[in-house]
Amino acid sequence: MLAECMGRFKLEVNPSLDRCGEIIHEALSNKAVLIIVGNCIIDYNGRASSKIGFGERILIVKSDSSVIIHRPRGIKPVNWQPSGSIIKCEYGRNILKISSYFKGEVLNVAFKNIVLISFMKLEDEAEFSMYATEEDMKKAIFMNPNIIERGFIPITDEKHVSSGFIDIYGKDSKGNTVVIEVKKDMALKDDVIQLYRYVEGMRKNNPSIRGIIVSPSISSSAKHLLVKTNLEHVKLTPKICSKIIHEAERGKLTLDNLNINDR
Amino acid sequence: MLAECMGRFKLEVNPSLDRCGEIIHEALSNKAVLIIVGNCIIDYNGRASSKIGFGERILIVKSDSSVIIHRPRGIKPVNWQPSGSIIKCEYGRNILKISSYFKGEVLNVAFKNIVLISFMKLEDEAEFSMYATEEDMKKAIFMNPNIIERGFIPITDEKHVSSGFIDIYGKDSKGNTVVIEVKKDMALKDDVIQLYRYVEGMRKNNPSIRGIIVSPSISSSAKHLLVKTNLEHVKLTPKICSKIIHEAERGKLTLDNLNINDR
DNA sequence: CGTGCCAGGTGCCCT
DNA sequence: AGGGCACTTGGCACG
Repeated sequence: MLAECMGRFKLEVNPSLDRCGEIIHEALSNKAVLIIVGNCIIDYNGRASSKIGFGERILIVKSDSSVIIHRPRGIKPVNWQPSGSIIKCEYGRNILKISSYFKGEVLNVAFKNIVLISFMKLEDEAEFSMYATEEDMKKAIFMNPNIIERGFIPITDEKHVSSGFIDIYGKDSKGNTVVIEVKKDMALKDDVIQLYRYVEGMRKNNPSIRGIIVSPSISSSAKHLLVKTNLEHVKLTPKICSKIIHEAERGKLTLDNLNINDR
Repeated sequence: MLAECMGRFKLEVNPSLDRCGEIIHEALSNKAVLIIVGNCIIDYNGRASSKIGFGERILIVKSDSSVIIHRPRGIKPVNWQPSGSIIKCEYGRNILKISSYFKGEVLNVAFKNIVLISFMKLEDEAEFSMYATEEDMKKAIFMNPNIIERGFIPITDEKHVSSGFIDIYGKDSKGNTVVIEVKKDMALKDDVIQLYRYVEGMRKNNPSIRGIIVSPSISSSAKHLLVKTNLEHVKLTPKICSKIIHEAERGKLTLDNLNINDR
């Protein structure tokens, strides 16, 4: 044992498996974050099923009872269980079994050897902020509609229509109705189809309606479909939108100092 | 320091930040898995951008240089960087900064305090199987032979013949001998060659023998070879095999409620 | 490589 | 609870 402070932290290297059982109970009852590194076999059964034989992995049980198991390579966990799962732990026959149950899904991890076990209470109340999202693109268009085209006037955000939601609904300089679908990444065929569905229904009553895909780029097949369906594309990157929002908050940005090629 | 074994494992609790710098370099040069728990601030800039203020988190750098940072709650990492990123580490002004660069994306993590640092070489060569292993697929075929074709009767599992092992040996509805090679992934040319070697020897005594590759899919070159060698392919996915095994264990599944298009 | 498509997707917000 | 949809989606098959 290395250190301990009233159930807030504990760590052991090469502990016995039954000792791990005790530590795990202490971790769970203290709602601490538990980290175990060891040789385990995993099986999962729920929406899907999976199995993996023995290998050395990292298991993390967080304070909200979410479970993540990582192999030594790759960005994604090999198995997991969401927040709020029920966790049980039992020791027998030289195997330490940790099971997690959540809405009919079962994750079983059985360790035959543990290299490292530790739990700790972690404090993290910071707010996470994300920029250059599709939401930022919409916001930037409302703040500076001219990045779409001169004279464009956005009217509604997230308008609900029979076929779904329209990202932005507005008018062009000649008073034509404009429907905009915003994409943060390259627009694909599906995105054009989605926009077409919106516009199609509205064209019956309003033949002059325009549909515009706004995205940093568009795939060639999507471009092709765009022409066939008489829709349009305007290039706009999430990065420049994020910049517009931030600079505008400081009152620095106007359309004039915005390099039109950057959008 | 708790334990050490020729660059394969190291662990320190409440280390100084400059000591962490040394340990991180040792971990990275040994391609070990690095785990750090401490109070950090993170900022990411790439396809999108994000920021988060100080808080206690778990950072993992895997042996393939993928990076994952977890907060004490939630199943998903707050920030990450894919395999193959370039990782740098520097210490100064009471801050330990770890930066990861990958295809124009930058992830910066700055620690002001570290509770735990450890690295270890992890061995994990096990194969992960989703839904069913090849073994399970064979089991499913024995439990429900009609998924191969109406009237198929499996007889022997892993029959030993002169050229090696046959996955399944059986008879079709007309009494012809059938040899089956099961693959859980797309069948490749090599698999057809392997099956052909089994069947070739037996065709001398039994010209009506049939050879079937059972797999979720087959490559075009393998398909071509299949036709040339007068062998067959039956599509069967690990997913449907898993369903067969699970439902059969509850006595619920018959061929009638099995959607033939799923297999 | 580009592109399309699936995921135990997850998460967020809406009715 | 169920639907719609974004995501640093990641991951893989396929042209």
